[in-house]
Amino acid sequence: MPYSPEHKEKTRKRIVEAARILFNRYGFNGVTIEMVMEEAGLTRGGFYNHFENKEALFAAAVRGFLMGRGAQWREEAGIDMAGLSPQMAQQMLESYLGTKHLGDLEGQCPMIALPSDVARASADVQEAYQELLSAMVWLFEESVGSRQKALSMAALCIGGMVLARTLPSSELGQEVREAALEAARAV
Amino acid sequence: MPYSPEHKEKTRKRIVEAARILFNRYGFNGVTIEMVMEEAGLTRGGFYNHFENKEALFAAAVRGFLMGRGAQWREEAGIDMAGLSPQMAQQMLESYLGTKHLGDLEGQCPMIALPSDVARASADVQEAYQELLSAMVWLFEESVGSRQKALSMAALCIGGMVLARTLPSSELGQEVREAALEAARAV
DNA sequence: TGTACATCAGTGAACGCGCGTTCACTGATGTAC
DNA sequence: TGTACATCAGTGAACGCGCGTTCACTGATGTAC
Repeated sequence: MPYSPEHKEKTRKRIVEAARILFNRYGFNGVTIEMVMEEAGLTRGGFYNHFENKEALFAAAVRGFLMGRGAQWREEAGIDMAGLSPQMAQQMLESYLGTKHLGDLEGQCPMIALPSDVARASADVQEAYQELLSAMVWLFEESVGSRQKALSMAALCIGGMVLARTLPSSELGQEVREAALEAARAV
Repeated sequence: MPYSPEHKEKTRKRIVEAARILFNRYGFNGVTIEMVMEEAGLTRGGFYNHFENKEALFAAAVRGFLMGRGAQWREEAGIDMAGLSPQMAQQMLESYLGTKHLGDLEGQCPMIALPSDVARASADVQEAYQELLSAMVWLFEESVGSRQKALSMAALCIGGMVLARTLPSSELGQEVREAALEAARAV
């Protein structure tokens, strides 16, 4: 039994984390296996010891956000999953639609960074994406006590941020994002 | 002066139209010059008589939507740009967030189909994208008489549709889209 | 305790294919005379 | 009017590069004895 039992798992996590960051920044097609493996401190050949193919890595990267960077983000934003309240919803909205989140290309929510990539990817990837959306809606719903409101908030979050990110140097993009925040607050 | 003066322009338009449809369906990287030219009834070598490169074609395709398929869409939806009213805004919302638009992969608004692709494209492409958003916001603003409301409506339209399209086989995606429509109506 | 061994994560070269782009050539068309 | 010509949109073969994937090999590690 060469290497400790956790060794491979740790390596795999390093690869997924590297992939998450790179996909977020450059998109599915803008990232090569070589880039990911180098970022993880490995060489390209070893990739297939961990994943069947690039698409499987994509799914793992999207899925990984929720418990990894996403959890960190919730913590930073002061989201306490035990004490959800309308107040919490406000905090989430401000954090999600805030400029800090917008500028954080690497740590950003994949729902914003990768929608078109996911739309053209495998069912597995779409399932991972849906888990993210599901979690977001759940958080809002638990906070404000209305599914309808929670769904609207999610649409405003994604709409505002997708436009702002697609048009990073556009005044209009920022206007939409700010209006989305206002509207979501008022829901 | 071989060929009539309009000949080249007509060909160019055929190429752009073919490109718009294909990009919408398969995304920037999923479309090859060969596919576009074949769809336009030509062979690949001739492409560079009309465009400097693939990226320039992408910009032209996004830009072309507004006056081409987009105008047709407005007509079908009964949008009369001379008589804009809150009533018109309702019609636009219902049409934009409707299932017919969602299922029309080829004729769909590029703001929904291509956000991540545009975010990673040239400034020229982003400018074309912004023109679309600008037109949408203008229509809403003229209809409801409030920029703030118009911006929120745009965020809801894009957010609801991006999610519904990214998760085509997901109940949740549809739920968000319908909630977005409700919320937009109520703005 | 020390040593030979088996395992398998990781290496790096190679393969093969696709695609954006280039280029020499073709041939349809309008013009000059 | 008819014919030779110049132009340039369009053709199709070729180029070159990048990247996903494969594969024979290496060497670090834990285990057996």
